[in-house]
Amino acid sequence: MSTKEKILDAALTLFAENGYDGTSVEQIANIVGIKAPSLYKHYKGKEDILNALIDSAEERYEVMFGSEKNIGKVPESREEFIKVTMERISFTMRDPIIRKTRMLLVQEQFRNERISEATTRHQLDGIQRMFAKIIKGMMDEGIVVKDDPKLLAVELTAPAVLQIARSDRQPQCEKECMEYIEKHLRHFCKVYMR
Amino acid sequence: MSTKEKILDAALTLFAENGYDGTSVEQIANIVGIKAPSLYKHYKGKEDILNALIDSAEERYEVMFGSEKNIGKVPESREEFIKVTMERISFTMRDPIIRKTRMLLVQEQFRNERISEATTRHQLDGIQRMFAKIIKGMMDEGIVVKDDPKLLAVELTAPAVLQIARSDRQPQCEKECMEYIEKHLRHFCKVYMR
DNA sequence: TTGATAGGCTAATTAACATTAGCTATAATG
DNA sequence: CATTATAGCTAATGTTAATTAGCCTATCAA
Repeated sequence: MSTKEKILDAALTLFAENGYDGTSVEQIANIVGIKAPSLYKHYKGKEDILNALIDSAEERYEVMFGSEKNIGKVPESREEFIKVTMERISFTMRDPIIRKTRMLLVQEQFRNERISEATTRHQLDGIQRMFAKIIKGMMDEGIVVKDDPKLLAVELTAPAVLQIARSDRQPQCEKECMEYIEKHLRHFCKVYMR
Repeated sequence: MSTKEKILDAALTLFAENGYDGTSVEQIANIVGIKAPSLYKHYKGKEDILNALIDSAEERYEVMFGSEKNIGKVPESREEFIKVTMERISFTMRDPIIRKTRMLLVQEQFRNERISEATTRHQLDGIQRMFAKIIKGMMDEGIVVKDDPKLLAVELTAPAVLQIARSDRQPQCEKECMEYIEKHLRHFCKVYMR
């Protein structure tokens, strides 16, 4: 990993944990193993690091939600749907980079318009667009009742998003959150799947 | 309004807008119309102001969700339920103090355990407990299908909570968010109400 | 070989910020 | 009326943070 990448990595961790204003350039440099002024050989300043982090979050978002590839094959049964969805959610919840990015966005969402919009994209639009496609696929297969796929995607994802946010701030409740999500998911299946 | 209250008021506004670390004691004092050092006649320090704000948020929470009074009478029809629920949500979304408190909590949720817990209470538990009671009431009246009221409360509130969060960070989308919530609410009624 | 570039360092600069010390006037209290 | 508490002020202090200047060395291309 290049120094430039190491800086981003360290900054993401610290910003997620202590917020942008709660993190000093020196702390970032410490983790990287250089002195603070050396950091300016790689980035113009602290704000520049934040921008680069948002850039990379946006790129990752594009890779995750931009293409059709990441949907995988349409689940054929209730149990399969529950299984793959729980895996997807569990991954999103636990993957360190995704988790830290979420924590960064949620804390800095009021800092500027770019971050506001990115937060909405990550927290609402992306997930919903993705699940709308999966649900649409299952509708076409006749295993989900006919309805607006986007609307059902919201019904499906909103409770999960809130529980993920909860487990970000209270990691000791992670298990409880997952159980909660599964309960909700089973309810969703009962209501909307044949 | 006493100076002590004015300080809390100003601090809430600034913390909501710029975060705790993004706000200086001097800025707070400026709004109040005193000099920064005078502020220490009322609070021991900046952190003390934050704690007082959380105290008052918790008190308000207790008043809103602690008693049975605020549920009002059980709605008797779909349209009435939609109307009173939209009013409730619209109020929660627009009331300046509630809105700023939400913004404060969401930004500072990782600062300490107390704020983490308060955030979960405000964003999840309180709203859900309240709506669980309303839904339970409507179940007893036979206008909502028999099911776990707490679970239905989540299905009902989660999408609304996310849209409210969105309108906090993108106030220009407020109208869109409200329309979205109403759409969801009508869907909810279609699925769960006779 | 030379010379430039990249990437590290130390030292210095500048600004902001939280907080304390100590003074003063007004208002409340005995 | 005397005094004591309240709540404001200015000035000062100590700390921390971001950033800049300028130096040094290793690498690599001409």
